[in-house]
Amino acid sequence: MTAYATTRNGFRLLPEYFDRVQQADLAAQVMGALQDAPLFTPSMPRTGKPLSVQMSNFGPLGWVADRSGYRYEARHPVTGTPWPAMPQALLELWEAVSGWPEPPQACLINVYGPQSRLGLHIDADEDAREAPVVSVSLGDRARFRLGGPQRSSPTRSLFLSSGDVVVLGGASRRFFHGVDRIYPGTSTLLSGPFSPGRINLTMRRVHTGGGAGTTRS
DNA sequence: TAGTCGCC
DNA sequence: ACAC
Repeated sequence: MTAYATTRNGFRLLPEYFDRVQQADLAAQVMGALQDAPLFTPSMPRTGKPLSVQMSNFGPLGWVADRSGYRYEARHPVTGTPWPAMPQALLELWEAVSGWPEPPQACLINVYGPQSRLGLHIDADEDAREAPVVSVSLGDRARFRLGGPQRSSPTRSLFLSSGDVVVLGGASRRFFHGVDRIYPGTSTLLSGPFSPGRINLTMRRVHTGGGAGTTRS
């Protein structure tokens, strides 16, 4: 069996979890979903400053950000329609690596251009804070930064490549993290408007209980 | 503070 | 480190 590196904080990097064919299939499913749930530009609460990353979602709930704040919504902020279904391959990934008995309720699609960044933050908009966060990298390499429970905690950086899977479990679930930069032209997976660029798929459990996750409280 | 800028 |  393959031994993947696990920190004592519950952070796991699974390099090249998906092979090239699986990556291409995932990318194709993202392209298809974006036809129904087009990318939107999230913005900061209060200031309304746009983020440099564009987003959409799979699943019963989707993460959105605007002047009103960060939250999960069952419908696309622009089209008003429900998010596309979560791809089976992602549900299987969650089942294989999350160790969580219930399925993910949200999968955020983050699309990075060559200039996109994501500042240090903690995923804090979920009730289910004990459930791990599982993410997949597609396309160009990125420098990922992982800190600690406080903004002032020391950080370390690591490279994420296409097909890599990251699990933020245990204590690391509540650690600051972000994306410092994208390295354009370091992958040939994506094409068209997403090349150069990177797509990250991030699955989360939003509410505790609820089994299939389709019930709204 | 899911931001930007600028310096070493 | 800033200013929001």
